[in-house]
Amino acid sequence: MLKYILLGFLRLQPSTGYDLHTHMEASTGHFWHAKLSQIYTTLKKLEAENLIWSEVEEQDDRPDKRIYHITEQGQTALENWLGQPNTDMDQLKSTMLLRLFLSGFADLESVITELKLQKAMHEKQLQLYRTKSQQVIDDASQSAPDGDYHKIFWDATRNFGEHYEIMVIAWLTETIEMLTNVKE
Amino acid sequence: MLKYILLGFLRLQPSTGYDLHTHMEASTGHFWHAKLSQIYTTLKKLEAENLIWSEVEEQDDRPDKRIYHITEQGQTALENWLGQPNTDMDQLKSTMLLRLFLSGFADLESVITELKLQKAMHEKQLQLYRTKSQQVIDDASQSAPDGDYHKIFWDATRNFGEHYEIMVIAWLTETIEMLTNVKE
DNA sequence: AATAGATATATAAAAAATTATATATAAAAC
DNA sequence: GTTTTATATATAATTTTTTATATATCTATT
Repeated sequence: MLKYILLGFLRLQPSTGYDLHTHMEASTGHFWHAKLSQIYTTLKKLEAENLIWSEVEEQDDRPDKRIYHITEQGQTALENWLGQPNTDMDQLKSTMLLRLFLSGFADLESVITELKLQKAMHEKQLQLYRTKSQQVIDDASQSAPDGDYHKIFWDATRNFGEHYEIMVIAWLTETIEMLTNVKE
Repeated sequence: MLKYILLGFLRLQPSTGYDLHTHMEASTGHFWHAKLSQIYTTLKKLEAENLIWSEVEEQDDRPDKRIYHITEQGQTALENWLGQPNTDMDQLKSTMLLRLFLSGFADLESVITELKLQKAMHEKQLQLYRTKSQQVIDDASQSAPDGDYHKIFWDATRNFGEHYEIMVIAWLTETIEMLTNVKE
């Protein structure tokens, strides 16, 4: 799947592995993340499949850059993948919920403390969606080709993040209160 | 992480790999899932670490059962893990959002169709949380030791699922409407 | 009567993802 | 002045997860 994110970014502009990682952190990070090491190995595979090609830009002050470009085959692969409908529902993997599920074997006080910490982190994340993430999308849509059209979709994913955080905070508030009542 | 779910279930009652998979599908499936093959291999590892032990129950009509039991070391490992606080925020991985993010390169009509399909699936899932998932928890809490205490936490995770589906459906409704307006 | 689904375990192979390691320098922060 | 952060790539090793394969029988459905 990472494959298609990389193709998508490279469709907008040629980039280095390092760039792609930075872009992912800033924009897709909240629904798809990858480590630099995984990005570099995936780029090698994509190049072997002729979906992308690369050139080296020599630099004096920094390590040389390897700049990747999408090929026609790469563009076709991306469009084909988007063309065939996804009939699967996303599956969550949540350590927070897993730990809560098992919390009958834990100390109630520390369960509540952990949920409060989670709440604080999610409140911070919500603020980020409303400020930084919005700014990243606004900037990117101004510089990318057809940026104003892409922006519609980028905004929609950012909006999901905002909805998600609001929901998680509400659920955490409710759950913390419920557990506090159990304690007494 | 699967390790701890398995320890958690085995703490409640000795079970086969097949049983554990069935329990996971029914109760933790919405925030943590695993294939049977992964469960069998993880059980082998846990046994090698002396966190669980097993006995074979011979059966005439069906293949013999291997029944796993938690050891004292296993109980300690579970409690230690729950005791040390989790300071990470869960990270989503969503194919739906990934595809939407890239939808500037796709056909708008098929994007809308796909989101409508997603909405139908999530509506179905919401119904399941309100009926089947609730029933599974009610039943399990009546048969498990200290079931009524564990139920508090199991209910909380089910409740998250319900909140999540309501949020996703609201966001999908909003997004489908927005994209329909773009189309016209 | 035939087929599908549930019961039951297990391994091999492949893919995906994480962690660790190595190297090097400029700029910014403290 | 020293440390951290950012820039930049790459591989090795490990862990996690998925997919495929093999085997065997009972029960329920069509």
